Amino acid sequence: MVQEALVALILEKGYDAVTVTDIIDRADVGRSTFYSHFVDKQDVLFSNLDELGFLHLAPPARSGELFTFSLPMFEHVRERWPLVQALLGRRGGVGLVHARGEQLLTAVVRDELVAAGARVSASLDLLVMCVVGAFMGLLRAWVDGETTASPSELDAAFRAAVEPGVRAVLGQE
Amino acid sequence: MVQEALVALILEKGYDAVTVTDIIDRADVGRSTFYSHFVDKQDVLFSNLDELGFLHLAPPARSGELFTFSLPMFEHVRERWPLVQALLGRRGGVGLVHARGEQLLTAVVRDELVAAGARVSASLDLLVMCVVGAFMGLLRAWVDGETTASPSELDAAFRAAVEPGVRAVLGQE
DNA sequence: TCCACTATCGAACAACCTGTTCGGTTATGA
DNA sequence: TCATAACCGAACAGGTTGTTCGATAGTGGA
Repeated sequence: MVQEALVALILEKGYDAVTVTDIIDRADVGRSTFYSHFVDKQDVLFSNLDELGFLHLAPPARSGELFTFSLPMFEHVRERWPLVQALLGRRGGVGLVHARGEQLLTAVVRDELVAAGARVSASLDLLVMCVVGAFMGLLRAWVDGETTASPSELDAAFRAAVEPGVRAVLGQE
Repeated sequence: MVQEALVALILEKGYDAVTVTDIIDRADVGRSTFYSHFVDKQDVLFSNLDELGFLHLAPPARSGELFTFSLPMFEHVRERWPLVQALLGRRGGVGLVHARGEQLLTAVVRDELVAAGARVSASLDLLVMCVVGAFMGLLRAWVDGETTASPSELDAAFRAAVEPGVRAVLGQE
């Protein structure tokens, strides 16, 4: 109830404007009960994030194919639309959740590129940052309603933008 | 004095933890004086952002060359390092400033691609989101100290990641 | 059924932060 | 010299946070 209340309130007022009093009022929960389960407003946000399982999508690392996480992740997001909107959108607790998402995705992308033969180096890290940035940017714009594209269209756009560059870098090694 | 105080405090405690009382204390300014010049804590943040002039870099649109904004912007950022760190870094007022930066950059990139012959369409917008995301991701990671690369190395990494994909899309039209 | 245990409630509280008001003080500049 | 503007800081009301505490309601085993 508390988690759902926070999501609803974020979508109405934005994360910053939501107070603990708002949450317990909406969730119909006593104040002391709230603080016996959660440390913070932020704690509720993160409990939602954990439940979402942003990293349930470890890529099976097929031969030759890059960025296998992309399409499944877009589809997973569509299934949990309001929740992701509250977590990742501009009205949400942007900084923190976005940071956590970037962190998880960075590890996935980096492993994938290394598996594809990339040499571990500082310039690989820069490449990974670009790829992750492109994906997160697309995702953020999507949940904020800046595009109405489907998951497969988003996946195609993501691949079209970054795959040629990545393959060119991989080819040089 | 107020602007500098906010920047210093953000780098120490993070934007959220900074209070107006902290700012006026650090800046040695009376409370009423603060509120006669600024509406908000956020107002101070934005006044800093305006002063930085994030969009002073309208590209001269040379023939054939893409993303002319990239290198000058990385260099500009290096000249105002602590300020940009406070504005754009994870400790800063991430959501708002990052959003404003994305917005400005989106217009720049979109115009550049259209000038280079891209057809205006929904898929162009998706491409622009990827390019902007990659650039902002790189910038954010840089100011947060996740890489020690130089502006020209960052520029090279950005171009290597996205230019092949963009040119491939442009070539199809 | 009885009882111990646990979860919940809600009122009250201190501490803090915000944004405003107001009377007094200081600087500016014509 | 003096009118104007800027500044100061104390005080204030209103709101938020996180804690405490005694009372109430539900749970599961003996």
